[in-house]
Amino acid sequence: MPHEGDAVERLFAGSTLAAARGLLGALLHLPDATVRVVETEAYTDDAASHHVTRPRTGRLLGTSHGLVYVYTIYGMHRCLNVTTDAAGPGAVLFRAVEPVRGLDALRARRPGRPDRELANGPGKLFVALGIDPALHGRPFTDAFRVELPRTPPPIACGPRIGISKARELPWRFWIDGSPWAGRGGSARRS
DNA sequence: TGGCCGATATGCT
DNA sequence: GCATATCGGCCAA
Repeated sequence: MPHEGDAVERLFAGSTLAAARGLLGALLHLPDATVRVVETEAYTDDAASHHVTRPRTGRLLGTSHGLVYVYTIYGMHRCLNVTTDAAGPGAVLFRAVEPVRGLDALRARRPGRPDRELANGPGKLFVALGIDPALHGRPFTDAFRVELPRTPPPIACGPRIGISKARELPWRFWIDGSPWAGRGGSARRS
């Protein structure tokens, strides 16, 4: 029987689209909390990808898979990604997670917020999980223990958020009906 | 629910 | 120097 780590390694090494979908429902275990991934986005060599728009910092997308990729946006927010695809440039952005364990720790890092808004956005998630930006470039599985779902959740998809190029690609994925996803889960079904 | 705007890293000219 | 960005919080209506 194969180790869990093998499946995670295969997921990161394979296609970015498969990884973005395959990570939905996965548990990320942190020292003081556990969360379920409910919303992701895929970036490859499309016009919106940092591999194209940020050739220097985004170089990591093309030279690695399975590494933590952290970038700063709007000068003040940070976002968590994992690089993917051993055969080409790719990364998956974590957009929203659902608290499973350690709710108090998450609340403490985002005081005054309703539970639903603790981690329903990439910048919020980064703060709520207390991620150290120094993890950038380190193996993702060193930073978090990843537990893939036994059975895949129902998945919906749509355009990615906050980009101006390549909007036609439906490369945002979320667990259909999850109240923990951002503008994409419950709000977006119309 | 919608819209406005802060505050700044990054890359390009 | 300038434009833009994988956003979040606050406010009015």
